[in-house]
Amino acid sequence: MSFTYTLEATEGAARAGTLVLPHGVVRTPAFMPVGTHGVVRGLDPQDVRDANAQIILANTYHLHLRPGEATVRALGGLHRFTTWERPMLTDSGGFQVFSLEGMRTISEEGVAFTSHVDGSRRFLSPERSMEVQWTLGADIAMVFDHVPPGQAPHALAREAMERTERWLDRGRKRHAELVAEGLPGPDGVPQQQALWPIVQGGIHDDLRLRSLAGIVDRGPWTGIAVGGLSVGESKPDMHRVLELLEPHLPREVPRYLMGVGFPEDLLEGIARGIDLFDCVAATRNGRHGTAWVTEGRMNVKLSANRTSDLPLDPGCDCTCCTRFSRGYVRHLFMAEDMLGLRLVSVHNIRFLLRLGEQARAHILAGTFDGWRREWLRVHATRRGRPT
RNA sequence: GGUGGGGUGGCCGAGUGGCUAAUGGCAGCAGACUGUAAAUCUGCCGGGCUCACGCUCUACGUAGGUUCGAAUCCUACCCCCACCA
Repeated sequence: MSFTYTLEATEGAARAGTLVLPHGVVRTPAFMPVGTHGVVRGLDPQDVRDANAQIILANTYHLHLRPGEATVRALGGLHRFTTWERPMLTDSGGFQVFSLEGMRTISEEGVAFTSHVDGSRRFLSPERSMEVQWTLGADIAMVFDHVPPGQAPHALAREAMERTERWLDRGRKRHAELVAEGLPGPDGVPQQQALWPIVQGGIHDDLRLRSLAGIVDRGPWTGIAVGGLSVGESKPDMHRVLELLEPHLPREVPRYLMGVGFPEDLLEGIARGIDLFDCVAATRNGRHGTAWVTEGRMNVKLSANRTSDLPLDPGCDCTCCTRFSRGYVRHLFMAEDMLGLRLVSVHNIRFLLRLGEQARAHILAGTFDGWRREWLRVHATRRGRPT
């Protein structure tokens, strides 16, 4: 039965569970690599499988612009198009309301964007986002939301939160219609797709609680996301919001913290009851030459790595670390060969994926909290430098 | 041997009397990056002291000279390139 979530163990607020989706099972807590354009940037889907990713993201706005959802559907839908046969989730385009500020105009009806691809005018509404996502065909669709900046004052955060709530009603209605109409998948089986709502409210406790209450009232859902974090607010604010929401989030569905995070954020989020994460940092930092390692982070291009025969992270089991030396990976960056970008990206997503796997094992064993504290202590020790 | 051109910071290359420790680019050295407009962006980059402002020393082939002042003008020398013999 798709979209069921089974909670297997808890330790404090931390949870271990299993989410069943049309294209496979996701064991949580878990990190979901971001593949905005239907590709985890720079990586072969096989790389992503080898890293043991269970589910990846794609982006509604970007795929709508290029190649267009109709094209994706003509080629069999997102899974067949990309050859990624495991679960997928599409973000709604709500984040682009935030990231493309200056190229868009928000109204009650929706958001008018100026395409960065060709300058054309594009319009995304809660309904349109649902239609595009349904056509793309991911396992999970996200509701179209209004993401304000992290430091948004109460009035703006409130406006965005209330608009997100109204858009939730419109999006949910349209999604239900689409599901009722039905759409045969590439193998003839009717397409199944969950819709998850997003809690907004910025760093304002009253708004966060109201947002969540509004979502819970409209339930039940098969998953709930927390959005609008890691967009410029402080870490203490992010942690406070998560702690505030945790007791009010339904226990029986997965909680997805959108756009987070760095390794330490994963552990801090898991400790505060989060089950799913996504973040571009793993691949972007990978392309920019920053590798996450046990002791912190390492700039691969550091001259100190020139003659190092060690792997990026001796404790890592990824394709990069089991095969290549720091000296060679550094050389690839200095020589500007694309293999370097790919290898460090692979390493970073494996690093986060493994972190999720380890956290899960510790929660199941009841040893998560001690492990997490020790892990964070070691990770903060120093910048990863060759020894 | 002759004629012409040229020698600038690790490299390439601007600059032709003061605003020049010297534009740019490359290389080098660091930093940033959180639901991807990003294989991107930012900073440093002659030596010494300074967190910094700043101070100071040494610098535009070499050696002299002109000038209040020279990478820039003059003289000699050394070296490089092109063409001619």
